[in-house]
Amino acid sequence: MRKARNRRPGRPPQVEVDEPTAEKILRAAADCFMEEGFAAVSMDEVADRAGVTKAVVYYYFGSKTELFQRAMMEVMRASRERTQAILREGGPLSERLRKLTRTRLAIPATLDMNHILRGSQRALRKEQLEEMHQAEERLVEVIAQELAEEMARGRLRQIDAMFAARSYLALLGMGQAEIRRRGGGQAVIDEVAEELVDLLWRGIEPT
Amino acid sequence: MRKARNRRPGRPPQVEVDEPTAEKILRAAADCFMEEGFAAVSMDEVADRAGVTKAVVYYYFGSKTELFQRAMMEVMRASRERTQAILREGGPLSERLRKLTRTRLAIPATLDMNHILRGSQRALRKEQLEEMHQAEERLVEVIAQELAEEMARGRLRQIDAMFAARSYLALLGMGQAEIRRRGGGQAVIDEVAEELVDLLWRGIEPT
DNA sequence: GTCTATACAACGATAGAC
DNA sequence: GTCTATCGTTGTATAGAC
Repeated sequence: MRKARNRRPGRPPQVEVDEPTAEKILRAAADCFMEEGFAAVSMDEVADRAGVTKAVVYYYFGSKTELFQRAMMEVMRASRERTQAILREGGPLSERLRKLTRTRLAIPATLDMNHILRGSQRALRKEQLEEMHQAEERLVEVIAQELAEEMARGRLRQIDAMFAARSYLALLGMGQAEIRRRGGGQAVIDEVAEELVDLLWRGIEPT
Repeated sequence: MRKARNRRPGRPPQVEVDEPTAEKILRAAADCFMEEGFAAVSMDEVADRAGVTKAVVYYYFGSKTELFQRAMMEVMRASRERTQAILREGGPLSERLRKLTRTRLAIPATLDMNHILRGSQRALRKEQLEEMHQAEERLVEVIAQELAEEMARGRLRQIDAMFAARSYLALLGMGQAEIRRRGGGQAVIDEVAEELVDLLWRGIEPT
């Protein structure tokens, strides 16, 4: 252990060990909204989960819809970046897809905008809806682009890459429910990921 | 045209041209809940859509959760029966699946319980949740059984039939969103149905 | 920046007239 | 069976003290 006299003199810089309040609220909101959707979540619930009062939430985010949008946009951005990182690693696409699937299945977060936006359409301004749909589109494109490149190399059937990417995301959502059904755990995750990618890859037709 | 004297004497039996109130409410509720989920729908909205007042809705259904459960159970029952009817027609399974897909894609109704139950878990009693999950299970089994029979005949790969059935339903949900994205219409429905069944059948692997 | 207190609307549910 | 009217609660949002 280091002795005290080795410490730099003066007051140590503020290390910001606590997460900034706004970020704490954003994370709590994202968790709530992904679990229950927009309408079923109250601002009190988000505040409790973030460890602050409701007034603080309104201080940082002017309304429930704004909080919803900001939280979900952040989720989509982080998901897109992690997805891109995994898909850009080396090796055969089927392997990268399997890894991506295992990773995503281990997180309870849904990426399916049709799930997320359920029950929020009436409350959101159409400009907010538009922005969120575009965020989803960007995520789908990350996957579709990878598929399209493989198709160009003749390593995949020539089909609509965006359609295939959305199909993958739909299966991913199903997989999360399947894991909850089978009781969770890493073994179950690997098993479901394997079945899921296999189905996407080969379909149900006999070889 | 028949003459009046051929009519049976006396007052004609009440033909019930109007749908019974309870059924009208059930249909209105099912539409609302499938569009927006449990939490985002108010009893006033259901009442308006059914053309009655809120008090009437409470006369027939004691609470919002009861109305939700009854409406969704009815939807699942009807869907299961129509699905079974189509799958039991003759011809190759791929054709029957295509027809089923076109039929289901033409209806905006979601069959995905993970969509439907979103934001209702906290409000529903666990016995109600259980009942609805069982209703979904029965629908999945109808599809899985058909797949399992084909597998037994060697006309499909030997995979988990329930998993494959759920995958199909997940793709169906994706297809409905895809149709809205492409602007609807019968041509779009046929196109998406074709792509969807093709993907399920053959996967993305090159032939 | 964060708190307490509260205004105001919406919602689930009920009472009682007809 | 259906209505109007209303109760109690919850939820969004804001005001003002500290």
